[in-house]
Amino acid sequence: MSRTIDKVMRVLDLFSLERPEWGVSEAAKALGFPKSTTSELMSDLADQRLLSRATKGKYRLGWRLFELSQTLLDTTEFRMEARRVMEELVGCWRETVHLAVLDGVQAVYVEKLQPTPAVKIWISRTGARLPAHCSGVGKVLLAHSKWEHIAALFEDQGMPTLTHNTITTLDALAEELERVRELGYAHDHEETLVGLCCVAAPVHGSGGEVIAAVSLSVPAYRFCPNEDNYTAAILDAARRISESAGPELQESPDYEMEVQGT
Amino acid sequence: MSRTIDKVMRVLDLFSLERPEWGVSEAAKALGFPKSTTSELMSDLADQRLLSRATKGKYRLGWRLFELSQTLLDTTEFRMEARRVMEELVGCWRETVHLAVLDGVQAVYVEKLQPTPAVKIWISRTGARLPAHCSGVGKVLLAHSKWEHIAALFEDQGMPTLTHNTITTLDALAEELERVRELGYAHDHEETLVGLCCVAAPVHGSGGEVIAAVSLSVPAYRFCPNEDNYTAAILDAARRISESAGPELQESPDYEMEVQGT
DNA sequence: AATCCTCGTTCGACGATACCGAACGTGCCG
DNA sequence: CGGCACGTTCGGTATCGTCGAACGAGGATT
Repeated sequence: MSRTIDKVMRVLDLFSLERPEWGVSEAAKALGFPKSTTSELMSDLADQRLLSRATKGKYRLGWRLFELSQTLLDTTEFRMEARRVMEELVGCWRETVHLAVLDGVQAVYVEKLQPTPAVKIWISRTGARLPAHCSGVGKVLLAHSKWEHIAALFEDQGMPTLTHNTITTLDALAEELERVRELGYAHDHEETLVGLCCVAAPVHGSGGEVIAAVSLSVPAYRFCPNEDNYTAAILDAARRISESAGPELQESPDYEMEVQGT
Repeated sequence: MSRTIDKVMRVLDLFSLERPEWGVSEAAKALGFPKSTTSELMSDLADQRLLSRATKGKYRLGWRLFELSQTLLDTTEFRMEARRVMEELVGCWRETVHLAVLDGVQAVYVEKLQPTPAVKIWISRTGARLPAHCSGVGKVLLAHSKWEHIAALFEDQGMPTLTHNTITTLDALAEELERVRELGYAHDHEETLVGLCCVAAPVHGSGGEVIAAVSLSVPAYRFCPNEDNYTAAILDAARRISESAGPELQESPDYEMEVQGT
């Protein structure tokens, strides 16, 4: 594996909500790199606009990341329809709704809609990444992936225990995923966070493969899957999102032009 | 400069709205790289989740880009308030409103709000990058940057001519930027696109420095800056966004303003 | 079913290039 | 004025990315 790319990612990963600005020396110390190497790295990254120079020798994340992310989002077909459906869900159930995709053995939250007034701020965040084995969306996504692949990754990275209900062994996970496949949806009974439950269902692409998952999150004390039919609602929502991706022949309208300086 | 980082960016830049998926051979041919090099490069990028493996050996942009972009956005303080103010602007004027930041000599559109029903799809797009010398937001941002710096960049990259009104010489640009500084706002008379005008104003950070620009775009046939007071509206909007970022006092005369050399 | 083509990946020796300690210039504080 | 911490520059060295060739897996055509 390329050592340079690895270092680049180590550097970019430094930048967080809590610490959005880094100087060269701070970064070098945090990463254990020599100061000169770090300086050249960060300077190169700034030249490529992956970093931007802030005041007083500090660096921030650069806007090219935003550009790249935006083309990623704009070429993710199901996102527009998903958002519409999710808004309906929130309006109807007054609970938090998530949309996530699988990335390795982690679920990346692509969209998160909360009712107003927001009941609470969960640990999830748009753009956040959580272990997939302990959330509704995560289990749905894992259930439709190659088992050998994800098993190997979990062996490597371990399975973090977030609550007393979190699945902690590969055997238990295999069993649970089998159940998820049979049912067609997944429940999360306080496996991510104590007090939080959810129902999640798979979103299918035009080829029938699972490309994302939607979920409805409900506080545990209010979670009655047998009385309320969250499950039917989320399954219907997932189906509707899938159908928008289904009619294969949607040709994207030609954009006028893309002007970029050279 | 690091050759590896350069190659990485060349690869990532391949992915666009028109062509969101690339195979190794296609990419190698497009970039002029050997197939093996490209394969290892893309494989490494996929390991780092900057790319993701799609079906049939194709690659797509990876979700780590989205994560990084999201932490960038979430640490961009003025964005929330900017969005609120922009929504008001759109509601009031029924025209398209832009928010942009400067990146080199290009303006990156951070946010774009259109009235419903949308009048037209402009060449701008959230996440897009346009030469700064030919747009309202761009000129505002350039006007408050170090002249030597941007002059050098323009010398390097040239000044693309988009319309018959586009500024094409450094001298004319210097003059225009001086006027923008004096007035406190910028007009764009069909300099980006024939038929499109706009008024743009600077957003100040807590330190008084210009961190972004907002603009109101109006079709040329409807653009009457002397009758309607777009200008007052956009200046007021920019001021309100600035205030949310800086409860600190911002001195109006910026005495360390740079004077243009050659 | 067999053949051919194209794809993505692997391999290993080579040579470009990223690496790092030391030195430099700068701005800040005492 | 002098000390300190910062970001940057420099050049020799060894690492690590590079690239042609070979490999194995699919698809399509015959």
